[in-house]
Amino acid sequence: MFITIDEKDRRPIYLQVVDEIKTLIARGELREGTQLPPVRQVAANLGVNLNTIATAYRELQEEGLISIKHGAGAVVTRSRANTINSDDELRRPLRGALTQFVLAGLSSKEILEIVAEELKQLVKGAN
Amino acid sequence: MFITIDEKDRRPIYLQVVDEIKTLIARGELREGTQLPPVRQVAANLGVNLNTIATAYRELQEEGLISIKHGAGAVVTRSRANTINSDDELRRPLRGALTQFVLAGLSSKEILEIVAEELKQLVKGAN
Amino acid sequence: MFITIDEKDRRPIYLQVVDEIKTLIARGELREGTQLPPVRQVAANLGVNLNTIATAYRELQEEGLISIKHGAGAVVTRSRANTINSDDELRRPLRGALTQFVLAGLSSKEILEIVAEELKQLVKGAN
Amino acid sequence: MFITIDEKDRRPIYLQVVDEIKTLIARGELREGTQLPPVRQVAANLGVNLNTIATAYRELQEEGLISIKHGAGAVVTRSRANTINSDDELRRPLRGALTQFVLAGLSSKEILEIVAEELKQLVKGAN
DNA sequence: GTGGTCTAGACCACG
DNA sequence: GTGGTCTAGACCACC
Repeated sequence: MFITIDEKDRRPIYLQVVDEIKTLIARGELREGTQLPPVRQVAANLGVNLNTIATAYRELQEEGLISIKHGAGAVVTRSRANTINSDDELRRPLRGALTQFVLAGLSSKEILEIVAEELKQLVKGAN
Repeated sequence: MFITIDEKDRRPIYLQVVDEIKTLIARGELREGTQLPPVRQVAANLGVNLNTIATAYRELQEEGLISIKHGAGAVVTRSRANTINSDDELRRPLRGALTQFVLAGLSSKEILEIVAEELKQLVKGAN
Repeated sequence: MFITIDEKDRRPIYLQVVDEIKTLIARGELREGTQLPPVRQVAANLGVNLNTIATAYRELQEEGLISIKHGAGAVVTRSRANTINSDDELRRPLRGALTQFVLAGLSSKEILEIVAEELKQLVKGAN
Repeated sequence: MFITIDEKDRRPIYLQVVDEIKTLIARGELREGTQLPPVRQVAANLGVNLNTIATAYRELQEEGLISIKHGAGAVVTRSRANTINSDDELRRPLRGALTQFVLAGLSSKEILEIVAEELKQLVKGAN
């Protein structure tokens, strides 16, 4: 399982890890029932503190994506969900992201092509 | 100029303000040369600290979207076309937003429709 | 003897087992002198680690509710009347439970009715 | 605002703090809109680490009882709630607490008296 | 061996 | 001055 963190990214590391794992689940690379690597192992791989990864795992558990069992590791509990958020909670970040592209001067057509491309990348090889 | 902040939104207030103004610029509601309202006025309207709005304006200036002149207020300096955003800096938030939709169980087709809809909303009435 | 564990329950499994057995004793379904099923059998039934059940039994022994004899299994040694629990140790969890009901907006009268109901359920068929 | 932690209590400190504050809210001693003391101040008072209290506050926020604003402290957002848990999530701890009393040999009548007493203590002076 | 909690202390972000 | 994040490392609880 490949996770990378970006020094230049201003988001906290634990959130980067959360998002990376979310993406892996969304892409189907981490399926329901898959065991996640131990907190300590991920921390060592990324060269960050144990607690940072523990925080990320906890967040994923709170969102219902994984299940952590004390002493028995963490397991993916959902590959594609249905319990989530209000529509608006989903759309706000999308609107923000699209705004950036508009500001960059891209046309709607160009933006839609980029979205399609990213989306294809995201669901590649998924069920 | 209507700006609103969302209590439930976990992002810092100043970033919410930044994004709202960006959206207004992207939509063409704030055009090049337009004077932004004084920091104090915006702060009073939203009921937030003066520094919060000042930080937002500073951020917008650093991104090159507005120009702040001491004693003369802030002016929009660009309506479109960005300079700094690397391709990846632009795409990362998009990827994050799309991931949430995929996790929510929506099909690529459905997601693209939502994106098209949001995009239409965003450029409506723009130049 | 029916024991179940709840995946969603955040308490450790061994404590869930302890509490279930305590309830069975309190309800009189497990009487003094009754042989408890072997650790291995319970573990197999619940699909959990052997040590988890062993820990539960050990805890029950420390509280004086059962007696574990090497090679001879575990036996219930008491149906009622405790020794260790200080008054405060007993009341703290009660207070916590009641707090939740108050926070949920229930009136004292409603809460007392629920308590009476649960209590009736608990001692039903006991000696 | 008086909070105390109990060395002998086996629950983690941050949970003790959470429960104490919940009780204060349930009793009406902390009302909606009340500002909570700064994390650092509580930590200093109790002689524990800053992070321990921060974790407690975060937990309270996740349960919707308080609202934390970065740089602006924490505020109680609910005095008596209605959004909470499933009925079973509420009753399970109650059942556990009552079981202990039954095991201690108390009669239903005695237990009900204790519950009434605790409840009276809990809502004393509340609206 | 796994995750959970806590500490002491640093540095950053926010209002 | 407020809370947020992170580190390094200890010790405990659980399976």
